[in-house]
Amino acid sequence: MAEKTSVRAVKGMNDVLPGEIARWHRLEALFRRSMALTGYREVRTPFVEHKPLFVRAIGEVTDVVEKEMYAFTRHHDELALRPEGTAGAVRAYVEHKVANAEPVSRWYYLGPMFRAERPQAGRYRQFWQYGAECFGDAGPGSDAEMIAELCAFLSAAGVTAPRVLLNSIGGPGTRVAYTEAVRAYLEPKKAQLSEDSQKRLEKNALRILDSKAPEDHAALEGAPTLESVLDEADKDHFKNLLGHLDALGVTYEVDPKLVRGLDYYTRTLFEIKGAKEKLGAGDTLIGGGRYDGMVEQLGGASVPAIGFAGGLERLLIATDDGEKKPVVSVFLAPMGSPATTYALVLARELRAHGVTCDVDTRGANLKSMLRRATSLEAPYGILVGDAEIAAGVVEVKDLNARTQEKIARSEVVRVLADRLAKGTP
RNA sequence: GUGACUGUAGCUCAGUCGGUAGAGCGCCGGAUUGUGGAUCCGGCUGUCGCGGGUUCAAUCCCCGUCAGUCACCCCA
Repeated sequence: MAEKTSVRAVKGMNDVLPGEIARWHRLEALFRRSMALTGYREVRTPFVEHKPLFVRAIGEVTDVVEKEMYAFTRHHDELALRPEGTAGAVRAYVEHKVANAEPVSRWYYLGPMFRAERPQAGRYRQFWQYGAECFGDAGPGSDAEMIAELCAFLSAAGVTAPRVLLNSIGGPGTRVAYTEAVRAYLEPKKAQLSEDSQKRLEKNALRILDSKAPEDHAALEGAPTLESVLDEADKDHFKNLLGHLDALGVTYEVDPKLVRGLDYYTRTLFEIKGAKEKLGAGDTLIGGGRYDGMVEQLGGASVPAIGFAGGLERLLIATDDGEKKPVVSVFLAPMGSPATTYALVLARELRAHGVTCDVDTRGANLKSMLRRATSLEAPYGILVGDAEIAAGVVEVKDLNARTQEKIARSEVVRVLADRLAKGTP
């Protein structure tokens, strides 16, 4: 039993086998393409950071740092596996004094994050996030652009009917003031609240707003609205954002109760949701928002920023399979040992010309070699035996058309490279 | 972290009101000494998740444990 468990993957951390990797590659390529189109460049930061970085950036009383972090001590360093990407990106931005080198920085990232939660559909302990940060632009235009491009990306990926939810929670001062206002309003009604919300009242009263419990909804009737505490500049920012989105043709829903769980957000806050039928409770595809105070808080200059992050596994659930791609273009089936040597040499030449190929070196019979060629969906097969070697030719089989022709060994590399370049199959 | 459900072949699942298991798909071989996906024929694979208890006997009943799934919490 002990031996059995030791060769198991860690709970909530999954293998991606070669059979499913094509779907990942497809989405990753689409994401990189979308980022490149918008002038974003990739940044890679470590998977491990000093734990206090996350505590400071994400917030001491958030669930993510309180109970979901993989934290450990190595010698005298308090370290943690990154639970999200923004903290590390901001740290790198500050550490390398990037603000001094350029006014605006557009960074994206793609990689695994770690959160010790109970696994569920679309929620894992190691999961992949794609995300981006735009530093140095306080204008609502950058908010709108980010949201619009995300919608285009999701649509290219094949997500059906994503919903964009939007809200503004004002500047850092506003957030604190509003949290206090909500707390003060609900304090006398504490007994009516759900058990969870009674705890939230002390810890983070703002979170009661997006509670799912019906009794909380009732208690919130008549609560102070966010709008009542936003200052003119905040309102202006939000109004302009909506205007830009309208012009861009993005449909959205303003949701005054959208708050989100990370403490660092200011002003714009958004979420993009996918189909509940597929994703279940984890239907949030992308979450993001502005965090104008964070760069300064982590020791940098006062630089505004906005970012987002999405879960790749959730996107995989929300999208259908792309087309199946052949594993290789050419499958070489040699009959006999001299033919295997011959095929290995030929394959090397083909690869040198950029042709992907697989040589079946098992010494199996032709029938089973061709079966493999079929399962790899190779468009071409090359059959070689003693007779072909003696004749200086090779049998080239079009595996889709089921036709076959003899081609001179001296010609075959050029012929196949040409045919494949034309994209025939 | 809380609660519910599930755990039988590589995959999807059936089954035994307790007497150690089976179907489809897949895989392998043959029909076709060197020609694939269709068809036909044949074949292989299981510590019935793991540990313990009850019993003459447990895959089936009971307890525990691990894993998975779903919901909550929270979030991507």
